[in-house]
Order: sequence, then C-alpha cells, then structure tokens
Amino acid sequence: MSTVRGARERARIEVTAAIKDEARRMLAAEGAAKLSLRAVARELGMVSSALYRYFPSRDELLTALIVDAYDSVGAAAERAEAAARADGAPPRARWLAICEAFRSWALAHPHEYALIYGSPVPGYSAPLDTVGPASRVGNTLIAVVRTAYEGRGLALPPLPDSLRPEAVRMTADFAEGLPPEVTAALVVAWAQLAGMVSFELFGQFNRVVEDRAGLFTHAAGQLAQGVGLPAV
Amino acid sequence: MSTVRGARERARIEVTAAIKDEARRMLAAEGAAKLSLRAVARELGMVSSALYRYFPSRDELLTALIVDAYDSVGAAAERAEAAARADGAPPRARWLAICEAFRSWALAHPHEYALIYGSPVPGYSAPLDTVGPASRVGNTLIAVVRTAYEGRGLALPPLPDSLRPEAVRMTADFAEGLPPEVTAALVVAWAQLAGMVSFELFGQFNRVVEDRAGLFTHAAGQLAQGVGLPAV
DNA sequence: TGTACATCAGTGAACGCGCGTTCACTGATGTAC
DNA sequence: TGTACATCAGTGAACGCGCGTTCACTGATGTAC
Repeated sequence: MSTVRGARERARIEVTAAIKDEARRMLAAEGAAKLSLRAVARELGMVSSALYRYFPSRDELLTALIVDAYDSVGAAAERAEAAARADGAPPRARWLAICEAFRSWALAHPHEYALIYGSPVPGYSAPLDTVGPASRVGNTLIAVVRTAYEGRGLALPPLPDSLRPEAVRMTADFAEGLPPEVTAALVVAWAQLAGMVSFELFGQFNRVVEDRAGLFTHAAGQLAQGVGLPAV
Repeated sequence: MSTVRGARERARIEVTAAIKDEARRMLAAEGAAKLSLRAVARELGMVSSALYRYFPSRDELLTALIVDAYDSVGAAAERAEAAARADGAPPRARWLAICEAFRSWALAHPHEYALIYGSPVPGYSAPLDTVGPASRVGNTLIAVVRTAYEGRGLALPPLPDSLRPEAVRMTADFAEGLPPEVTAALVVAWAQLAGMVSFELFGQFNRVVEDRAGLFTHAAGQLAQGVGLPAV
C-alpha cells in the first residue's frame, strides 16, 4: 500500500526529480540568476505551466535546489570524515579530509557552491527549511574536534574576555560539550575555510595564486592548528 | 583650454557621473542582477537609448561600477592605514585598522561588496581594467607587513617545502622584498579575512554568530599573528 | 467485474511585464572661415 | 562679429526576446459502489 503506491504517485516522484535534475543542470550551466521555469520546462518537453503541478513558484524550486546543495556538500563532508575515521585516522587527518572534501565538492559544483555560499540571490530569502541542511558541514567539523577534546584535554586557543559570553552562548547553541575557546575558534576557522574556497572559485586568485590545491591544504592545516588539533 | 573645456565636455562628465551614481543606487537597492540600463535611464528622466552615448553596453556600465567599487574599498583601506600610521601605530595596529576598514566598507556597501567579492555575475567576465584597482587592499596589507619586516627581522610563519616554489613566485610577482613564508601567509590571511566578511554579509552567521564585530576583531588579530606581526 | 464519478497531470493560449539594443530624427552647441 | 557647416546629446518608436503566472480545458488514472 505505502510501498507500491499507484502509478500516479510514482510518476509524481519521478517527474519532480527530473525537474530538479534539469534545474540543477541549468544552474551548473548558467548560474542561479538565469534559472527559469520556462527553460526547465522547455528542456523537459513540457509546457511551462505544467511545472506548477510540482512547484508552486520559481522560489520554491530554488529552495529545493538550495536544500539539495546543502545536503550534497554535507554528505560529501560526512563521507570523507567517515572514511578517514574507518582508516583509523587521528582527528587532525579527519579535519583535513573534511576540508579537502569541501573544496573538491565546490570545484565540482561551482554554481551550487555559489548558490549557497555566494552572494544571496536578489529578491529571494531562504526559508527555515534550509537551516538544518546548512549546518551539516559545520556539524561534521564540530564532531571531529569534539572527539579530539573528549579523548584528551588539549591546549586551548586564546579567547579574549570580551568574546567569552558570545563563545559560551554559541557553545550552548550548537557545540555542547566543547570549551568555549574552541567553539569560537571553530566558527572562525569554518568561515576562513570557505573564504579560501570562495576566493579560488570566484576568481580572486586569478593572476595571483597558481598552486591553489597546495595553498589550500597548507591553510587547512593551519586552521586545524587554530582550533587546537595537534600537529601529529 | 584643457581646464575650461566647453559646456559639452563638462556636461558629458557630469552626466556620466550621474549615470554611475544612479546605477550605484540601484545596485545598493536591488543587487547587480536587477541593474538595468532602462531603469537607470527612467530614474534619470532620460530615454534608455540616450545612455548609449555614455556606455556602449550594460556590461561596460557594470565594469565601471566594479572598478569604482574596488577603488572605493581600496581607498578606504589606504585611508585607515594612513591614519593609523599618522598616529604612530605599530604595524599590528595598522593591520587591524585595515581589516576593520574593510569590514566597515563591506557593511556600508553590501551590494558593491557582493559585486566584487561575491559570486561572479553570470555572463559577465571582468576585463583587465579591473586588475589594478582590485589589488589595492591587498597591496596595503603587503605594505604594512613589509615595513614590519624591514624594521626588524621577525619569526617567519611555517611554510611546507612543497609550497616554497609557489611562494617564491608570488613574492616576485607582487610582494618583492618579503620572505616567501610571509607572502604565502599573507595571501591566505587575505582570503580568510574576506571569508569572515562574506559569511557575515551573505547570511551564514544568521542564527549562529551574534557578536560579529567582536568575533571579527578577534579573528583579524589572529590573522596578524599568522603573518608574523608581533602581538605587541 | 463493471460502471459512474472524482482526481489530477499536462495543454495551450493569454496577460502583462521588463529587458538590451538599433535607428532615423531634431535641435542645440561648437568650429572654421 | 557673423554666417555655414559639423558635431553630438537626446528623442521616440520599434524589434525581438524571455520571463512568471493564471486559467479554462482535456483526457488519462484512480476510487467507490
């Protein structure tokens, strides 16, 4: 009954997926601003109004793509971490694995990256559905650092007194169990990690950096240091 | 003769400026994607075709805005550095002044920031005219660090052997006189600085960080450390 | 198992919109003699 | 200083385009009796 729903229901799922796939393809080819319902419908051999059976508006389609992108990069980060953990890698190596996975995903999906980490799409404001998926990469980083700190107490990153209340609040909000010093350092490291990737992807490294992979790996290691993960 | 050119020439300069001002205003209100020649003309009480006397296409207008934005943020960084230097501030304080000026400019001009440091405008590729203005902030950071290193030799940031050739090349290209270790650290720090600002501006800190100014200042200090600027 | 009705995916035409760009033009400003 | 011509800013109409969204419809799939 619930598994073998009628042809109608299965068709609906398939068409919805086909629409998202095609939209993703256009996103990759042209960017979010050029994504149009009409173009997607055209490519699918449907009439544009038919899409309204599946998405009530263009913004809803965009939201679905955003959620999918967050889930995609989140899953990539989680996979990389799990693989490193399965190899018995220490926390620092798992941190680096996540960083590399993040960059690789971004290079492979530049427009999806831009959609979620680039300038907001004008006139579009992300609904709350995106909050959960948006935090998957960050949570993976937090988890790695947490296990490192649970294993053995480590030297804490510096934290100015003026920032301590904020660090305590953030810890309670999404990094329970970590020292506040580490939470603050983590948030900074995460923003800086994305900064490296954004500069590479958005062209700021053109005519400046050539060995981008090398520079990124180096920076990711420094960031690991910054959150207190031991060098060896 | 060259100073008191005819009314025609003066008018041309004024109208060109008015067009750019209005375009900047629309950029601030709606973002780059919504910037249209027709809307600018409408707002200026002209007919849209008249703009073609001043800019041969929409892309040329965009380029002018991009160059202006780079110049604007570059000038802000240079002013902040000069003011700190005039106060006799040491290199670290001048570095921090630049960082704060960068963030302040970004918060005051979010769409201009997005235009130059956010996702590239689809279908638009920046011409070479933008290269010079684009490097003003970076050059200001380089200059501060250079004076610190010329003053007294300081502890060098770590640099893996595999990255040394690239660091040497970058040094020769745009940071002559610095140790390669510092050049590499500088490029990383610059990308990470922008990463902090982008996360704040593009909404990644929503529901995560509240004391954004505090976190940024802390991070900017850490970055100063990272390029070898002494804590005191 | 067969029939009557309800559901719903997809159609096709239309609405109203805004866009970049071209083109022949008019009329004011500037230049040469 | 005055006149004839050249330059050029701005006009207004038009071209061709693509967009999101609505709406009345047809016809196939599903459901109840």
